[in-house]
Amino acid sequence: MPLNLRWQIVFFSPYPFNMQHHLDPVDLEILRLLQKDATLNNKELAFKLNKSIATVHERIRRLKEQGYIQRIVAILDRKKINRNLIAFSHVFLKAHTAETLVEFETEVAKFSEVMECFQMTGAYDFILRIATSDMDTYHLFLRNKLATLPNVSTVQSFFVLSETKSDTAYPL
Amino acid sequence: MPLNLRWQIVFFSPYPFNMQHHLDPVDLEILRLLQKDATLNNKELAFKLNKSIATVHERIRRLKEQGYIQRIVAILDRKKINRNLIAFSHVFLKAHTAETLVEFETEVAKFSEVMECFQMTGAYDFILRIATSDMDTYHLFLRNKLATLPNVSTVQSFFVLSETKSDTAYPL
DNA sequence: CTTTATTTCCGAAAATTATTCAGAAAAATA
DNA sequence: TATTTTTCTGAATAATTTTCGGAAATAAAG
Repeated sequence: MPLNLRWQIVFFSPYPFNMQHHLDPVDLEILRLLQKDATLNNKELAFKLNKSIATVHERIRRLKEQGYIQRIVAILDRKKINRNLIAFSHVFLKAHTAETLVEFETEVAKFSEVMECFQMTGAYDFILRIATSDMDTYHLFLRNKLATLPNVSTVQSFFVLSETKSDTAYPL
Repeated sequence: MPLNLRWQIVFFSPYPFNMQHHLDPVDLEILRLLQKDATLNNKELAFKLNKSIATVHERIRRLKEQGYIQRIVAILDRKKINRNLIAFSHVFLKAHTAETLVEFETEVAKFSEVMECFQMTGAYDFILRIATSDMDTYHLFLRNKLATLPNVSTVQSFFVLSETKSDTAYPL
């Protein structure tokens, strides 16, 4: 039986698979500015950067394409939409098999009260950031949702008294 | 001595001082969508909402003016900008006078590694979310910055192994 | 060091979108 | 029902985004 030889179209990237693209000072300044205020338009950015509008446009396109900018979002005032209570919930599981962990992560992510979920090193397994309207609502969430998940052993709840600093922008 | 009677221009707001403005289903849907993707333009929103472009425009203007939308920002991929390590640091203070608390809050907010700082109920005084490139950098931050603040008694550090859910959008 | 190729940058045209506005429709109030 | 107030709309205008050909700058090759 003969070897089945044929042509094949193959894409050779000029870059290593996980290459970090190089960010020059212009890119960094764009990221800095857009992290603070993404309503700045190309004209304003061009002025601040001493570049042309077309250049700014192309830079931003690339920063999005390459994944530096994940998304542009509106940040709401949580108190105006009735999320007055923020809790950090430390969760301890009964078991730590891969299966247990994945199941917990999958289920907890479905709860709308859960804004963030991190698996942690150290004293507890997961830390959750929970946003609810008030303590009663948190209580219901804890009893009827979080505590009912299989393999949840203990939950310790800590509540935010005041928000001193809250920043989505990384310094660059 | 006669009473000094004069006319005075006074603004009577038709609303109580801290009134929560009413959000109708259109407002809520706009907020829902913009929390996920603020690059949606008025035309696209108008189509999704079955409203005119001008209506959408006016709604968004009001939502910003009334403070529901605090700001529009770019969310970056932290790993691409070399923030591979996220730590939650529980901080215990030696004293709890108003002065001590304010001083800590003020100073800690100045550190670029500190993304968030919350004063908490319960077992510890503050929880910080720290973003650094790696463990060495965190270590330096802890030794040279956080631990040197006056009145810091103890810091317990917990590190993120994996980020299961991370959402800036509140369900509405 | 010069030539050639590659990348980045720019201005101007074209396409698209934001903003304004006067009046229509709808809703609330009297 | 009449009147006022609010919301909504389409169309005009202003502003912005996007595209594109070629210039400038940079890197690579001869």
